[in-house]
Amino acid sequence: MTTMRKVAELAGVSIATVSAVVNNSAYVSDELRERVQSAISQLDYRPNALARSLKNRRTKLLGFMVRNITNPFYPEVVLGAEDAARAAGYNILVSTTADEEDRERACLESMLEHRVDGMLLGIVDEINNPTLIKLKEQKVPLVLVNRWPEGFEGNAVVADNIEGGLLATRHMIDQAYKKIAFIGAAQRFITSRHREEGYRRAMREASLAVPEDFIRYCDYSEEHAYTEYRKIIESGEIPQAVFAANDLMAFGVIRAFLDSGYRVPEDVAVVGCDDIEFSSKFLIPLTTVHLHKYEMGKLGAELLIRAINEPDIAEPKGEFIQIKPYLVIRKSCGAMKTETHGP
Amino acid sequence: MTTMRKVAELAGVSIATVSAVVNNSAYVSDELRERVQSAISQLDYRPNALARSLKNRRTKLLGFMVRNITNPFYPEVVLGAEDAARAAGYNILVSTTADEEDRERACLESMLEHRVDGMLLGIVDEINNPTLIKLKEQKVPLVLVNRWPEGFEGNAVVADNIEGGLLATRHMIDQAYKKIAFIGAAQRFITSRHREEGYRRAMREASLAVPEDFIRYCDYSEEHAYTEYRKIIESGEIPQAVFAANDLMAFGVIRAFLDSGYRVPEDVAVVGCDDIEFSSKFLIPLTTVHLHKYEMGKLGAELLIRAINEPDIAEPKGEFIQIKPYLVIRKSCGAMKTETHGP
DNA sequence: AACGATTAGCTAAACGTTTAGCTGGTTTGA
DNA sequence: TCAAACCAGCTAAACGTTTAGCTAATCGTT
Repeated sequence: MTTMRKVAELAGVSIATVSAVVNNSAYVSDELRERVQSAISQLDYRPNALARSLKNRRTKLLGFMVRNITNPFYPEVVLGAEDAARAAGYNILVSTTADEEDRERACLESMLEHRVDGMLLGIVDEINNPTLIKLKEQKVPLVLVNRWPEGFEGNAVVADNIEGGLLATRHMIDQAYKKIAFIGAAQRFITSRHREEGYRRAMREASLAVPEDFIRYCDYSEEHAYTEYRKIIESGEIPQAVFAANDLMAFGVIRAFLDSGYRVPEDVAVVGCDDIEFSSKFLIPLTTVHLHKYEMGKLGAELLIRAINEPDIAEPKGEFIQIKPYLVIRKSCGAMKTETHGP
Repeated sequence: MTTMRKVAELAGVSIATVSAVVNNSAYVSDELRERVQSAISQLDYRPNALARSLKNRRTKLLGFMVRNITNPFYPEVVLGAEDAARAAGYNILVSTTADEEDRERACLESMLEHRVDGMLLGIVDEINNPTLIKLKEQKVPLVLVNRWPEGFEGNAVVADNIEGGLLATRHMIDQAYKKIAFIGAAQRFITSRHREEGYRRAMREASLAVPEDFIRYCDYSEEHAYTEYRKIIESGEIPQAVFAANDLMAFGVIRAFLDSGYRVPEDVAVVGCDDIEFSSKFLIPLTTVHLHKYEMGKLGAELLIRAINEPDIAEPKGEFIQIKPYLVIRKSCGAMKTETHGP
């Protein structure tokens, strides 16, 4: 492996000069610069990030912890973060915590050992999450992405889920549906809670009663939503429309209705939330709320990098960026307009 | 930030002893060990991986380059790789190359600068791929995953795609379909070429003519397959069954037929390949070939770690692991049996 | 009693960078 | 004309580990 020392020898200069050329950080005459540069390419020299970081105390490494990379929501967020990171010369260490505390702790430890410059967290629902606490006490710059604990003070980039619930529900109300159901995830997920809140607000606005029997909670998954709706359908009465807290659940709801002989959207309308890539290709293209996943990752990484480079005095409260969603009207809700793009 | 030095001071020992305790690498009396350990936890000491790696010349970092993390195929592979890596104390640096040469080179450079111990490559189709060449000349251990150039000699973990094509096509033939079409991706993808080869073999075995007009190629995407099949349908004649080289294409083909008023599988059967998670939840659950994506990532990382730790003399040709797929019979091909699991 | 083996711990030299601080030389401006 | 300012380059000390090599004590064996 070639080192600066060898480059310096070949070019007949000191290693300080090589360093200056590599980082073009100081005055170097054109002649020496050229000699160094040619030595570098002759030897195929590549600076050793370890040595550099050891001295520098910055690694140009960002950590990103997500619950489950297999959920189609996250790859797009990760992609956005990676793009922003790469543009600023950072790399991303991705970890999947699978919702297991041991694994979460192990991931965190190994990220800290690798001395990441900052962390992107897509896994925090509670203010006393151990990872969050540890990172704060270690003073590692961090940004929460997508999820955050109510009342959190610090950097975060999230979607305006209340607005999402409002948009989806108002759209259903506009189609003259009255008995509108909601199916969400466990209460600990702020995303689901807020979508429900948006739904309830829209119902109130329109002076419609919330049919509490049709408010259900289960996993953020297709299977569980399917099972839940098979139960509802078997019990005899069905709603006119359903707002599902994410697209996967919406798919499950639709499959349940279809399997029971109902038509979507003719017999019952369904609206999702997330706008994962597949939603437009579903056999009944899904009307849903677009959440700017890629942008969430991108802005998250950008904010993190800003936080890293900031003299940490300013902005102790952090920045809270909330991205407005927009509604994508497709087929599953019965309004046959073409797709809208906004905002 | 606490260092070994501070731990050593607090415990009243030399830093060599602290190092010995941390790595439990040498004789340390129980008494000192305990004193050191308590100092470590008192100070919340965490070894600095940079310094360690600088000395050690191993970073416990693996690089993984994929074309596009947004394609539902890859997250599962990455997850498998991450699980195996974590089990061996490694971390993974993920890069998305988006099929752009500049980006691929930039990703490679930054991985090399970070001195990854080895590389997982999901992006190599040609023997003279620049990334592949560079890694070989730098003697970085590497494993190709999923894709590989014909005639490649080195480590690889891939699916047996010929077998996949055989399984899918034989199943269609078993359902008494005769006019069976194939839609694949660009010829440069070995995965698609081999699936086609399996298809052709199965047709020959059954003495069926390959309807060359119905052999089509387009992107590995839903949209392109949809467009291609809309054209076919408009031209008047349709096949009895279609084997699509991946699940996304299969979805596109199905959507094209449905949009044109045909029923699947009643009027035309469709079989995919990959078995991405969504295939079982598609409204017409997809009959497809299961490719063991998670295992590919897992075995890939395990093989890579073995290669890293091996005294590099042995096994110069590398190891070529080919995973046998199995068929998952769902609904889109008209055979209504329950799912089979194998092998 | 003398010997090697074994155990326990320490010192100090790397690993490959960055960077503060130094030495001369060359411009500039008053 | 001379000091200040600037420029170009070098030396050497970190950064936080690992580890070879040393000392010294203890323990069996002969």
